[in-house]
Amino acid sequence: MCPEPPPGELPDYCEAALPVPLDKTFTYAVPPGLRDRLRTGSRVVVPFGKRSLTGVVLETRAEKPQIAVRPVKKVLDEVPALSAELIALGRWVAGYYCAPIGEVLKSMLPLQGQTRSKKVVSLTSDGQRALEETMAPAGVGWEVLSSLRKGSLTLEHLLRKHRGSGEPIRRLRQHGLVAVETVAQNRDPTMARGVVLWVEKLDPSAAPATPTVGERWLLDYLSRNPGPHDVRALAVERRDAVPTARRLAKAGAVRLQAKPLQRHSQVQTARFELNESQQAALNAVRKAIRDVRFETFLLHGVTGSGKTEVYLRAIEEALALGRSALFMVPEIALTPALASHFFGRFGDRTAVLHSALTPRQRSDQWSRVRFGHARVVLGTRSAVFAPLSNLGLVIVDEEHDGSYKQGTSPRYNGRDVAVVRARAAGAAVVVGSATPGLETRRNAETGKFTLLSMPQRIFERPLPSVRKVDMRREFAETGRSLLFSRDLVKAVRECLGKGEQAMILLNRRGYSTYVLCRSCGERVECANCSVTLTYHKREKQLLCHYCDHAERVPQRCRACGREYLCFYGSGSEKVEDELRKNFPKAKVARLDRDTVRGRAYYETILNQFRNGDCNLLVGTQMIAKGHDIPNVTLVCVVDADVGLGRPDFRAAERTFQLLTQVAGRAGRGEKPGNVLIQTMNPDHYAIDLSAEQDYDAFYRRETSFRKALWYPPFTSMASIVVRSAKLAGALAMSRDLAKCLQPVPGGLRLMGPASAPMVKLRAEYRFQFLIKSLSRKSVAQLLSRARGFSQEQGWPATALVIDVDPLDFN
DNA sequence: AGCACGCCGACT
DNA sequence: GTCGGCGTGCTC
Repeated sequence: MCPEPPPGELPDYCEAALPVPLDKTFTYAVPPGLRDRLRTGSRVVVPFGKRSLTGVVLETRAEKPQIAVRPVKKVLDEVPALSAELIALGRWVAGYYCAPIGEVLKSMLPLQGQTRSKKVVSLTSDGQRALEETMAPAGVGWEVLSSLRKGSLTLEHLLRKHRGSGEPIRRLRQHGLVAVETVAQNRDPTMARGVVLWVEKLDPSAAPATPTVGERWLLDYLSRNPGPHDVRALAVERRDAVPTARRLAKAGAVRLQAKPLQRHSQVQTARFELNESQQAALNAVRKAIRDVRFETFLLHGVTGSGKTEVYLRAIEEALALGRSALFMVPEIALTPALASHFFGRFGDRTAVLHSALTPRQRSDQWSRVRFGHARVVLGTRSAVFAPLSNLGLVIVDEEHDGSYKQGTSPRYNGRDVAVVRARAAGAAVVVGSATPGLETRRNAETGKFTLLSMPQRIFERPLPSVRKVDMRREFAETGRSLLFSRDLVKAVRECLGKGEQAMILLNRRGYSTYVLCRSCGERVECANCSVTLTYHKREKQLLCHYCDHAERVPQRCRACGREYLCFYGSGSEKVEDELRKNFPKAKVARLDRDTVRGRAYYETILNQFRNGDCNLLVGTQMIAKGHDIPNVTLVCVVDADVGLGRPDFRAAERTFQLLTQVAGRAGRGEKPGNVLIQTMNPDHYAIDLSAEQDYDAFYRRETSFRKALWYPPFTSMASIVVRSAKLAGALAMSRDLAKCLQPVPGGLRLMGPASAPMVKLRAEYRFQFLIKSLSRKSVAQLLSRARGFSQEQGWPATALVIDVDPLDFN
């Protein structure tokens, strides 16, 4: 992988990519002492202006550069952190998504917690003298100097010790009394943990008489799975596995030691017979893995068709052939329960990577993958960069999910990067969904992907029966405009009467959508963004869903001063209240961003529902994501039209996906499911065809519209947003950029500059260009023209936001 | 992005 | 008079 450089030709200089938004690499001298340890792909600590940064070596060479260079301070990895394969992938991401290479590489590494360098404050000789002669200014500055008498301290420590000492320290520094140095953190936890700790059951009789929950769990696990295990892998299951193992080792109940991997047979978890289409899909994927062939499959299986079992067996195949496997899921779908499932199947060969891990956990998991102890990675978007070697299979579950696209730079799509990575590695890819994104389905149509269909639910269970409720007619007949139709109330009552459970979807957070003055028509808007604020009843606050700005509910209208403020529109919080009113005996739980504060809560609420501690679950799209609760026989959509009015060409697609996915939660057990969709647009094709559960018809209808209007999947798209805190600045920049982008190459359409759908977001004014083109290449050319222009003009790096294959337009 | 240097209003 | 605002310029 990284051949030893021949002696005498050790690199004198290296090119390093640094985590700064500058689209270039930087040259450093390699001091003789570091030459034998520095490789392409190694992380290095380098001086950069007044700071020191951790970067990645992209190249080494012997020729002296034209400019003066500074030396590398430190080499962090002898075994390069990034393989040549991953560096190449990083380069591709940087190029395709117009992101600085340093930023891309940073997001590929589990460095977040460790990149930080500490600032150390120390007395200068002047400071020393000032202290002795009591010449220094009194107050906080003096206290800081006194603290430093015994020696240097970190800035962090000083700031904590002396409140409000930031300015005084700056002043002391200006006057030359103290020096502030940036020191790279010395410890490198990733490398320090190159050793794997193995735990093995030793002497059951030595177990504590009254084991703690953690001890009980570990001992049970070791009994069920004889042989040595990687403790850090188990720490994913139980946070305290490592200290627990240490305790038990002391007592003599287990053996804990560093030793090499010893494969052991897996205990098989319960598995069921595959049906015909599952078997056919599995066979196709298996064949590609065996042939060591890059091939992408679209596994299009209806909700409840048993896609997961196909994935798991395909992974088994890859492992059996000595290859590794990557399983990607959307953010919210990666729960402890899913991790346990993988654990049951693949034991400690599993690594779990997601954003909620602590830096230490992340680093542990990453190292286990890098050094080959984990051969199966379960993770979210960024797991696509997991340092697996000999990759044989990549699975992207719920591939249509928008969370595969990163919302900040580098704005990559994990699903698409997965395909690129697999192509380079000669691996098979399976992207799966009940409602494939149009781009993906189109790829299957053109033959780029191989289509595998699973049109039936497992065990021959029927798809739920779906009924639309026309809310216009409901109004005409009742003369009232209520949240729930008579049909909905009746259906829920019957469902509860049978002791079954129901899910109620309203894809909008909060209690009331906006607050309006009946007197003058003024709406209460966010101070930083061009949106109305949402009323949250429990918090007694108006919240902005974009910038988290919160304010008290005003008593009077800010414009006219009168007290006629009224609340309009309904969100999930109100649905919860209304359900309680309508069904006083029911136990209601709510699942949305406001009740879920972290993965654990999500899991807790879902478990309550699964156990039957509550029987009505209301929520936003969160409740639609692939969980399986057998007793749910009814799903109601309060307002299917939410989202249809959005200024986004994917509005219909999103609505279709959401309705189909949520409908799929019903009838997953023995009892068949019913779905009720309330809408004002029962004839809209997205609603109508999701009620029919006819994906193919939707696909045909939607593609014809996309084709006519030059939208993906028939064109490549990119968006350029120009932003500035000042309206005039943003306008001027977008006008200048517009000139630079003309003339537009043939086969390409440029729209804009126009106000972005949200002109103001987080206190910045934003103007947008949209590019649609038949050729990917001409998009890239136009984007690089824009980037060049921005650089020429000396615009700040943040002024231009380029989004390739955008999913969110805002 | 940080982090410096550098030129204009409100406090001792 | 200083202190401190953030405009603009650079980082191998």
